[in-house]
Order: sequence, then C-alpha cells, then structure tokens
Amino acid sequence: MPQDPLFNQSLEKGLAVLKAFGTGRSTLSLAEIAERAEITKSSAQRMVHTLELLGYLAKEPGSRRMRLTPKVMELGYNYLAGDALLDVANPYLAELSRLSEETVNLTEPDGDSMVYVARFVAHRFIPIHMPIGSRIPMYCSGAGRAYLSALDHDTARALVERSPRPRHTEHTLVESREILERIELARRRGFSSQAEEIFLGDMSLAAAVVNSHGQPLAAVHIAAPTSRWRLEEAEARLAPLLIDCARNISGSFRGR
Amino acid sequence: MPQDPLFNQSLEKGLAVLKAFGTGRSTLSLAEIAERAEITKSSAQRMVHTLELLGYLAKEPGSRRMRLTPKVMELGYNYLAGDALLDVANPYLAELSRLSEETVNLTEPDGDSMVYVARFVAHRFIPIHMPIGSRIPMYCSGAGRAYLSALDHDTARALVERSPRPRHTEHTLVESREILERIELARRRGFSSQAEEIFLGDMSLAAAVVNSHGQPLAAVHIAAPTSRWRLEEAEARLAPLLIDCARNISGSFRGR
DNA sequence: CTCCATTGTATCGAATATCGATACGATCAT
DNA sequence: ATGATCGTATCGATATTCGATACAATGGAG
Repeated sequence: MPQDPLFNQSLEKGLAVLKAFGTGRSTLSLAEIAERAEITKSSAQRMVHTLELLGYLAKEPGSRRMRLTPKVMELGYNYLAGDALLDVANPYLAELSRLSEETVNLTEPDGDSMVYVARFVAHRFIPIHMPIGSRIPMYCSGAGRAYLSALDHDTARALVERSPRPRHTEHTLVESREILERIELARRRGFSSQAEEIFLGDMSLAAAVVNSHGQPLAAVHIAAPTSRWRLEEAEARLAPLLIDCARNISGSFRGR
Repeated sequence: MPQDPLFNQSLEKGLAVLKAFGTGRSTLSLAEIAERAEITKSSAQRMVHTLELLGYLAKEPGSRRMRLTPKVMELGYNYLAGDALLDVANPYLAELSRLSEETVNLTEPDGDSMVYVARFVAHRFIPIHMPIGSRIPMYCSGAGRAYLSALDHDTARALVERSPRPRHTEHTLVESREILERIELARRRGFSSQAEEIFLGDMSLAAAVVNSHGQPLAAVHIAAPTSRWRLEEAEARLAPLLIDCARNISGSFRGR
C-alpha cells in the first residue's frame, strides 16, 4: 500500500545506512547496520553493497566491518560550498577571533538545532572538539537563543516547547518559561549568553545574523572558557565586538 | 536486465541528485537536477520529493528551485566524528599553526585527491577559502606528493599516471616524470613542496602521517603565501616544524 | 496585459527491480 | 574442536518503481 506514490523507500534506507554510522562506533558490521538503520538484513546487504560500489563505504582491512570513506564528505561539502553567507562571514569571523583571542563559530539553524558551518580556533586553548557539521540544541545554547531571539515571539516559543530538552549538565535550563525569559533578555540586549549548560567549563556569547527583513539566518558565537572569564566580564568585554561582527556580516550579506 | 542483483539503482539516483548540487549553482530547478544527475524527469521528481520529505532538500522560498539544507552535513560529519586520527592530530596542528603563524591543514586521501579534514587558519591572512570536505588533486599538491612519497614507488607511479592531470596554472607540473621526481625528492627530504601549482600566490609544504608500518594515512600541510615567503626560506624555516608535527601525530596515533 | 514556452505536478498501466525469507559457508569466540 | 553468529548467494512473488504523458502553474517576451 504505497501511501505516497512519489516516495522512494530505497533511498530512505540507503541514507539510513549512512546515518547509522553517526551513532556510536565508527565501524559497523552488517548486522549492526541493519539494527541501527531499522531495516532487514537483506535490505542492509543491498544498500551496503551499493554504497560500497559507489565508494561511500569500504571494508575495514582485516575484518569485514564497514566504515565510511572520506567521499561522504562530498555530500556535506556541497552545502558549504554553495553557502553565500559563509563566504561573506569568513573574514569577519577571523577578525573577531583575532580581536577576542577566543574561538569563534558560525552556526546555522536546522530543525531544533544549530549546525556548525565555520570555526576559527583560538591559539591559546583547544576547547571541546566541535567539528564542522556538528550540532548543538537551540534551547540551551547561546547560538540557538540568539537565533530564537530574532524570530517573532510565538514562533520562538513554539520551537522551544516542541523541542526535547534534556538536561546536559546541572546548569542546563529545561523549563520553557526560563528559556523564554533568556530569549527575551537576548532580544533586548542584542546578544545571548549561556554558561556551562552544555559542557562544564564552557560559556558562550552569541548574536544573530539577520537578513534585510530582520529575520535570522545564522548566529555568531564566541566560546569563552570559564577558566579565563567570568560571565559578567565576558559580557562587558566581548559582547560589543560580537554584536559588531554579527552586524557587519548581516550588512555585507544584504549588499551581496 | 539486472546485471548486479544486489545493486540498488534508486539509491544511486538519489545520491546523484545530492551530488548534482556540487557542480555550479547552489539552487537548482527540477529540470537542472534531472540533467546534472543524468536521470529522467520522473526519477528526479521522485528523488527530490523523497529528499525533501527526509529534510535534505528544501524549496528556496519565493521560487520553486531546490537547495540543500544543513542536514546534509550530518552525512559528512559522521565521517569526521568517527575519525580517530583527527582527534589525535588536532592539538599538534594547532601548535604548528601557532608556531608557524600560518594556516595548517590535515588532508586524507580519497581516490586521486586529498580531502581537507581539519584546518587551522592563521590570524594574519585569509587565504583561499578551502572548507572542510573540499579536495585538491594529489599530483600537483604538496599534501598529495607527501602522501605519495610514503607509498612504495610503483603504487605511487600508478596513481600519478592514471590520474587526470589538468594544468591549473602556468606552474603546474603535468608530466608524470617531473612529478615522480618531486615525489622522490620528498621521499629523501621527508617533506614535499609546491609553489603556485594550484593557485597563484599560494605555496605549500607538506609531510605524511604514517601508521606503524610506515604506510601513509594522511598529510599535514602549511599554506604559505608567496607574499610572505620565498620557497627556500619557507623550506628552511617551516619544514623542520612541519616534519616534527607529522612525526608527533604518527607517534601518538600508533599508541592510541 | 496576453500569449507562449517552459517547468513543476499528478496520474497510470506495465513490468522490472526490489522485497524478505532462507539456505549455505565462512569466521570467530569459547 | 565445536557451536553460534555473521556474511554471502539465491529465489519466487509482487509491491514498487519505472518512464510516458497529460495537466496546471509560472514567468518572460512582445
């Protein structure tokens, strides 16, 4: 009974196989792939065979487990390569990293998460390793709250309320009322902040990048380790630079 | 006529659609997708519909053209997240960038290209924008030659000879004899170099990262703009730091 | 503003490629 | 050495994908 005659379930299964490598281990046996992708062993066999021929999967030498090849990055890279905002933002992000001497990131929204699309790492500290493409939840991140603060109130509220809100650390805010208060504060101040709500030892300040209608496209954030900054001090010293950076990116993108 | 009864052509078509966004424009109409993916309009319709439901494609607001969503980066990110070498390398790469005050990259081999998997951008200069996931050919890049120099001679020769070798600039070496000489030199010196063979104004020095059997896994390279360095000077000052970095990564990975 | 060419969307019957089950053989752990 | 688990190959049934085509929507030209 094909409910949607245009939907192709083979493609769904194939992508589920690629996504199966996201959870946990980096090499998987066929049985594990079938289990994680929630498909039958036969389907897994076909999909793995196809992906191997196409060069996206390879047998781990010496065993029969499969692993992703660097070729899968072509798929994600195409997004980055076509992202006009990223091109515009890069020099401003580099400058902010130079001025602040801290790690600076650009993230874009997807569902209820923010996705890292650019990252300039400060020299003096290697913080939590967050490669391009990784995700942080909107509700408890500075970047997410900055993004939400540039949406209209009802849209932001709806997003927060329907998002799962696990407690990552003892400091994570999980009550939607509290979170919405922080978003309201961010709206007034022009930037948002977050202290140790995702990782202990890590704070962040963030500001939204907006289009010509004021709608948010992305967020810039500075990662400030608690070992070097108190929150108040970071807000006083870094927030003006941050807001300036986000405003410059927004302005340049408009005139692109 | 299913020549290979295990091969799933729907999956191939779906991935071809995602890859179609790599060539040229960042938004495509259905007709353009069908053309670039080399599939019929009907197939394109089904694949696009499916990818849209799964969240990998979205309609560009205000038009009917499609664009990739950040969600596609999940696929590529899974590779990075599972890459043990990358974890080990990061601090050493950061240190090399700090010491050299230039941009440092880690690349891994795929086919006849090297793929960027990590990048530490120097503050004082924003060179050619090469995001994670982008590729450079082995035959004319420092990283590629460093990688090839750690393979046995015959394997390296075969790779170079069967690789297409377009001339990117007036300085690009395209004769396999010349290229193999450079690889031989790299083998003796422990690092390779390249000056303006891909982009004018850009040189690079590179060294291979090897496993416990001496087989290459990746390459570290420093991008040195011609505006700041003469080749001989760069080789004298930067190569020792570079070799040290690659050796440290190799050693740490062995003991992982 | 109208018309036309092009593009996106929906539908359909045919038949092929995909489906899941199963059987066999290889591999690993005990 | 033995058994259990896992990867590989094969099969018949049929659901699902196939390409064609018809229709509607769009956008540009005149």
